[in-house]
Amino acid sequence: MKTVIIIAGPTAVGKTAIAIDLALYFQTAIISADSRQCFKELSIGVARPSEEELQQVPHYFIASHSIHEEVTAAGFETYALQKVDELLADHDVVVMAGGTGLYIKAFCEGLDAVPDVPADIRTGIIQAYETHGLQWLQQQLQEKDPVFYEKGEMKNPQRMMRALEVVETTGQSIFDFRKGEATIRGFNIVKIGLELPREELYQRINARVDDMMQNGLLEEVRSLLPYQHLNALQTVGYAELFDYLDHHVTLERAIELIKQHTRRYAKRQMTWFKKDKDFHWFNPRQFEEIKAFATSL
RNA sequence: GGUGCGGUAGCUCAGUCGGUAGAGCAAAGGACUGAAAAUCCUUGUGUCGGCGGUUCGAUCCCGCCCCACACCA
Repeated sequence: MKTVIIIAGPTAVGKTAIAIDLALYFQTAIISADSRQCFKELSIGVARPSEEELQQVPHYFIASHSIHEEVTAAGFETYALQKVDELLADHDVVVMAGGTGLYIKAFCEGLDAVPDVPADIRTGIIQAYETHGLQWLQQQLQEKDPVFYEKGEMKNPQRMMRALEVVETTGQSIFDFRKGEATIRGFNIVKIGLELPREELYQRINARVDDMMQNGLLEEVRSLLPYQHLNALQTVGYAELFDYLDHHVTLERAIELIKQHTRRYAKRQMTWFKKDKDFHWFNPRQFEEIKAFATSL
């Protein structure tokens, strides 16, 4: 049976190298599952694989979109399923690699279908929230979506705005759309997690941030300054340097913050992936073991 | 060598008129269905420098020692 091998794990753990080795071994392609590397405008700060790496194996969802497009988990699901379909037509195995847990989940299990929300409803809600604050969202939801008001995260503006836009367009609570059951895919999915001791991972993160600065991250960020409000640029490594360029913090402090925020991001990724009991965990140095494991399936 | 000031959480420090201690930051744990590198929730981790003394009881008072800083020689 056809198989998709997923390589996941925290940032800087070494997913890229393992995914390429595995793809070369199986003579196949890689679909990235990374919500930031898909943007062609972002390179250094998101640790996009190098040109040499990209030439070794065909990659998809890397530098494939623009920061001016709307990229979402649902969009990724559609994109990745279609690519996997194409690739599995003449390969037995496809490798998926990335650190965006929600995207991987959307790919493996599917998202429940919710009608599209008209753009003006969305922007209206965002604007109202920006002027009236969290209280306004709480009041709106209490009035329009009592289910969410009871069960939802009532201090989380992003979730609340999503809930509100859904009731406003459909008249139904976002919870009404939750089926709570995973879609069965027509292929096998094997989940491989990469992990390193916390201390070692943090050292790698710190060192990688220094490397990014050496490689010109500041110039990359400076060129994106006009677009700093875009969702795609609410990203570790960019947001902190925008703050520096806007004279809110010193460069030294900004770099410190990038390291800290990357460490926290890695921790959140570990929390997400560890919860998924389907993962088989390896140290990224154990390539032979990983290969043997992947072959045995 | 002398004098002064200090040594409390990973860091910066507060505090206990003697009843084994708490803030900020760092950190840790968790949640997650169209912004997810986003967003949100929870949590104080400690031989209070060491050894003695006084005391029912010392992180706090006393003595000695060690360490750091400042000044004087």
